[in-house]
Amino acid sequence: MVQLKSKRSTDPEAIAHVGLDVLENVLSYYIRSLNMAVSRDLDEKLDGLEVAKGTGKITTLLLVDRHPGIRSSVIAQLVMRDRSAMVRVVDQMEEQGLLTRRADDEDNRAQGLFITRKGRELADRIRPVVVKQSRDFFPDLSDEEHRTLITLLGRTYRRIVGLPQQTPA
Amino acid sequence: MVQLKSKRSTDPEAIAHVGLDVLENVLSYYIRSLNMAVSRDLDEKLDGLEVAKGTGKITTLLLVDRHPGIRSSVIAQLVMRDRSAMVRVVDQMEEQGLLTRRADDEDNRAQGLFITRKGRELADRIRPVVVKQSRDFFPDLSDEEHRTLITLLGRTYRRIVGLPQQTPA
DNA sequence: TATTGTTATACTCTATAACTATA
DNA sequence: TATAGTTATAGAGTATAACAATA
Repeated sequence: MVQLKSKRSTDPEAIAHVGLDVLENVLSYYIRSLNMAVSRDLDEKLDGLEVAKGTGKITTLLLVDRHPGIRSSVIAQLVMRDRSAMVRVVDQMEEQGLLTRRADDEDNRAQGLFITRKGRELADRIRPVVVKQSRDFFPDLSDEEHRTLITLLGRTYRRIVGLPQQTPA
Repeated sequence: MVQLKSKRSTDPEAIAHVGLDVLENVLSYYIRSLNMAVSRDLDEKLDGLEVAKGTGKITTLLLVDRHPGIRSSVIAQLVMRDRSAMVRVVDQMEEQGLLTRRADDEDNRAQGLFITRKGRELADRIRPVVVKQSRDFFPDLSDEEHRTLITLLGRTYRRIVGLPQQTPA
């Protein structure tokens, strides 16, 4: 069961009758709050795995593994960071031996990212962890409700980052 | 229309065919990503309003307005921070004249938070902004889909922070 | 002149532990 | 001894602008 991290929470009675004011019906409030909780939980589940803290590293690892030669600017757009923020992520992951940079043949300004053997092994290892963590974090959702959330939030995500909408099967 | 903040994004063609690997079906990925986008957008909408950056301040302001004498530890639990993180928020807001601390009559260790006139005015001003921003951020959701998201994410949120589940009307 | 990647910097947030004062 | 609030600090994330090399 997912739990608050703090050792002891306040008396349940003290909090039971607190209303959230207008935030009760503000979707972004839940997204912002759950983000903190789910991120902390994921960090715990990935503890020691050379990837933790921030969506950037996991996404980068999986995307580079899936798309050899992908540019960091493309990843930046998908994880909603700017290019300068990506540099540090790639620097760090390159130092860790998870991926390598190689100049693009056609455009010498650009460079592609490539996974290493170590990086691929790590990717294979974290994939099931990431999937399971996310599902386990929402035990009070049915499979159908879980799918619904992914569909609806995914729709907004894709629009914002510029990915094409998924065509219903 | 909500847009990416970066000046220019990469060629749409370069990104259109990028698959997200397993993250495609990972709910926490969308929550973590959308959190960044929706938080940035909210900051812009609240620009200059003495409240911005982080869920903490807005939630604190609205909760103190709604529940005079509420303790910071209760707010901490609702916004998923620890007490030490709350201190800075309350410090700052007290300096800004938005709220005041007053020792609890019954338990001198504890202290209640109370809104000021200035704080109440600000609360009244930001409420519609926060509600509108959140709805506007998801233009591709129908009202029903929007309600569904709030219901489902709210359920998980309430469990995690220890609020009672809402009884279906 | 525009773009890719990089560097530098300042700022904020987060996490942890230890401290105080009351109970 | 346990709790409410506080302080201090180290680490990580974020945002911005300016830069070099290439197109």
